[in-house]
Amino acid sequence: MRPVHARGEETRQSILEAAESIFADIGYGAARLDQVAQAVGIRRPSILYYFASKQDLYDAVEADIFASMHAFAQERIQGVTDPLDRLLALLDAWLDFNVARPSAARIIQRLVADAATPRRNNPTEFSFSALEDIEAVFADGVRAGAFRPLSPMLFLNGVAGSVLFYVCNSGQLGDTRRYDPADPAELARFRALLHLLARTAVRPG
Amino acid sequence: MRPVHARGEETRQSILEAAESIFADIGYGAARLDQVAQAVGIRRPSILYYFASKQDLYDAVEADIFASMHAFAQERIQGVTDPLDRLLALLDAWLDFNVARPSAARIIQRLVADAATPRRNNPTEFSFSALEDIEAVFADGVRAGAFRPLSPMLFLNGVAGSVLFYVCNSGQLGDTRRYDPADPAELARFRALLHLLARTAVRPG
DNA sequence: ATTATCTATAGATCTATAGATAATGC
DNA sequence: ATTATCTATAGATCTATAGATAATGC
Repeated sequence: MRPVHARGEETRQSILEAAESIFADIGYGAARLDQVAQAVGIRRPSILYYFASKQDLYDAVEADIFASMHAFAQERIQGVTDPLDRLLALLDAWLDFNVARPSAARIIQRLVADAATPRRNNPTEFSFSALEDIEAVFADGVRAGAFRPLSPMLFLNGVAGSVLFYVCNSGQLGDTRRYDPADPAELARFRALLHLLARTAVRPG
Repeated sequence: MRPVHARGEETRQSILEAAESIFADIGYGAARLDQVAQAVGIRRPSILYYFASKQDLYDAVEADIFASMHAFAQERIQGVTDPLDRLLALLDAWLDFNVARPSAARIIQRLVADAATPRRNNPTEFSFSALEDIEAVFADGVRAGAFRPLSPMLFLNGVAGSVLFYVCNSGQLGDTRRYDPADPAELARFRALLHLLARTAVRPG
């Protein structure tokens, strides 16, 4: 159900935001539509006026996350021609996106954990844009001879995934190790490590 | 409830194994005790004869995972004196443990995603041994001047977390990118990258 | 007139308990 | 005698639907 009036559009957006936060925090199975409704300040059935089912709502959240991340990344890498710079720009885009939207990071982190996606038949239905983005940057780099012929998915697992850990782990390591992933100094330290690892991973020879 | 007879101990162990697999695949909130019972071949209430509650069962699963991983890692690093070798031995232990027990990898992956652990008050109640293991190896390396003074948790997020991605992501990237994390050639490629990244991350200067 | 939201409820869960029955080992 | 497992069920959910009511814009 696509809202027609501005008020309806606002409600729909509020539902999406609340749902993203709750799905991120406790996962799809544990999330309750009542929690979402309460966070928005409406009654539960009103959610189903905009989204046909709980699964539908989740899909809308995941679709929005990957569409937003893709758009954000495209803007960051457009015009960057040097292959290594392009790769670092893509990693920086993913890092900045997830630091600014930690609920997205948690949802992607859960997506990786889900085995055989019990909820949907196609695990890359929404994440394909991110996979294609990094594959394209990699293909360029290898073709130009700037990168060694490393599998993009090996790089994804070995280097890019750390962005999600950096964001998600901030409060999971105990009180003495807690950090703020958005703190500029902290973020700069992680970014420096991320760049160092990325350069090392792709360096030819 | 601790079983007394051998048959009871077998049942308890079967419940733990089935529960680990199901919690790993779909998460705590979505998991149903009925699924666990069905996988074991018993009735649902029999589970609660051994574990006081669903939460209790989950805690037993998580505790066993981290205790096993800790024991496995300790055996691998004992006797290794060179700091870098110790660090690589710890990473290899984690890698081999999670490749052999992918359900453990998925559960840890979910643990990282859980915000503020809605299920328990202390997020490191069971994972502390892993955190202490890597901190100890790091402290040795820095003291010996073999490592630059990098935060162990930065290393954990930047390098060690990739082990979970490697294991969990194998079936999440679409049919054309699927791989078997236990395949020797595939595993060797990832291990080589993991070692390269670890060396680079800690190298002084 | 149409869109948005609500109340009430059907129908299907799910965890946990109570208490009976079956299996086991002394 | 004790341990292990089962049946039956209480009590509390949860999603989704039906249909009434309130709010909005033409």
